[in-house]
Amino acid sequence: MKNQELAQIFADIAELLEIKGENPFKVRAYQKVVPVLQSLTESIEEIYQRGELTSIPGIGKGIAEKIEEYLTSGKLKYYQELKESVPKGVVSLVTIPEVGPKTAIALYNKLGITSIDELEKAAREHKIRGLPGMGEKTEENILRGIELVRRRGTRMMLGNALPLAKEIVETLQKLKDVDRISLAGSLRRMKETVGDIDILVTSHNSTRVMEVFTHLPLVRQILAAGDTKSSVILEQGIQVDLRVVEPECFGAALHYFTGSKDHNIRIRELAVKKGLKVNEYGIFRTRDDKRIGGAEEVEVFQMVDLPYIPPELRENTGEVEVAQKGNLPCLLELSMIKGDLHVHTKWSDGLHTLEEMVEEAKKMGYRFLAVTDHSQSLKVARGVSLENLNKHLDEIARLNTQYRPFCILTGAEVDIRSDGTLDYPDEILARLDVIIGAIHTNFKQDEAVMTERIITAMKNKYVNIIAHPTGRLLSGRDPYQVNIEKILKAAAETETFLEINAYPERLDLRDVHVRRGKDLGVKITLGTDAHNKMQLHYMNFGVATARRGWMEKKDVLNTGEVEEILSLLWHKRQN
DNA sequence: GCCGTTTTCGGCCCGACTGTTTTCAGTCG
Repeated sequence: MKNQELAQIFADIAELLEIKGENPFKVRAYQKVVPVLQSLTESIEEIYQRGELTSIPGIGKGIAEKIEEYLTSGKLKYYQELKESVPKGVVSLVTIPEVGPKTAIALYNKLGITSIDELEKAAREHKIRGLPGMGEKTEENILRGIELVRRRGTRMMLGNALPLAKEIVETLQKLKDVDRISLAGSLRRMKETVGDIDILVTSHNSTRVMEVFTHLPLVRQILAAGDTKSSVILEQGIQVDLRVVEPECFGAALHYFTGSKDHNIRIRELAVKKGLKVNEYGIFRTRDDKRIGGAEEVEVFQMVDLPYIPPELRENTGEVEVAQKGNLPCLLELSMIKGDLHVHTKWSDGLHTLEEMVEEAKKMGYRFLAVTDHSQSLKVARGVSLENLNKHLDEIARLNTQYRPFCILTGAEVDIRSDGTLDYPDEILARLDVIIGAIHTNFKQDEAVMTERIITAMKNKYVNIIAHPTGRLLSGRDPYQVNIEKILKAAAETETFLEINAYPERLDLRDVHVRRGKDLGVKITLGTDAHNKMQLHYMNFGVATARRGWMEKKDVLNTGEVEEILSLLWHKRQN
């Protein structure tokens, strides 16, 4: 699949054209095609071979020719020439807040600046304030921007940001001055990482709300404190923006601040065609500027003849077109989850006993729990030896009697060895209900070997599930080199379920792969990988990833009753 | 560069804020 490569190339082209001061609408045309390519569920090669490139929205004659050139020759002359025409390093300047394409090229033309370090030096030596349109403040802002980029670095994981955001919302909600309140931004869309936390409020006393907000104990620094917008930095290093709007604007503002930007643009384009104007203050008739709605978010969609689109889908990756046809998925919900299919206990490296885990699961309203401790050779995680496995199974049998009708499924997270064989013999696997295959060692194999390793494991008829299929960690470990397309296809063919690991640092499979998997007929399981009982509550992050991957109840194994689940899992064993 | 029950040419999402300016360009979300 060259889809992602081409998406990156067109994103680069857009940036380069912008720096060169090209027609902004041409720039926009390249920008627009990026998410289209990223979210294509079919490989671009296949579409090209059918001669249907220009039937894809956003791809016309010009871009189709460039795609053809790249697919047939592996190169794109236009892109090469464009890169050569812009000095290396200038592109990096636009990563600094306050520095856009115009400023970047001016800094290069007038001062020869081609890196962030050179920019910092020039600012410190007060060489920037002499340039046209730039003064003392600009210089200060650039220095602050550089500092921010260096300090902030990365985005915050959803699993860390959401609890912080909820705490702030709960505090503000208690104020009698706060009427309605909601999270917005990428956090509301439940993206796996977020750049900041956006909160929206309606209030008749915004001064008071802002006062409380900017003086929350978690606040380290106040960036701005106005009547309609305040921004702070928390001790944890993340920025929080609070906006106060009038009640009649709440829905329009919520839609606006939830984004994504590309989704919003798409909606506004539709509005324009209907003679309407949508902004954060409401929905207006263009001809007389008369307000015709905006208090509720759903009105924004109704105005352009769409059904309500859940925030997790709002990425402009086809959700608007699918909504127009009335084919939006009926997304999975947390309440549909009847149990967890990946948990650890004291039998391997978990913190709590099996009994403690079961008690917590019962409290959560679950009907079952699959206990999947690590296998024998994973010594770092105190993998369960064959000898201990029997005792382990005895304990499960005893507890199953005690807790009936709650059901503890026997299982194991079995290591997939470097050659694709498993860390327990087949006769042991045959005795367990749920076998999760997973890679925990030898991550550095090349793509072909790693892909074959996982596919070999999937071909074992006892392997029901592949856990965290790409091995990535959001805190900083790249996925292993693996051909995800081949893995998805093999999963569908071998009746192997792929896991969405709900552990906030993993969220693996990730959203885009889940969605691709759905098109290929891959079935999904959700597992928290809980190593203590509180981590069972990570399930909502798994559900969020499933929703962002367009998953419905029927696509997810955990929504079934135990009998159904076992019959689906074991179907493979009968062949 | 894309696109079309207003159009194959002339449009292309919208507004706030900032800093530098005497009316606006650039950046951001």
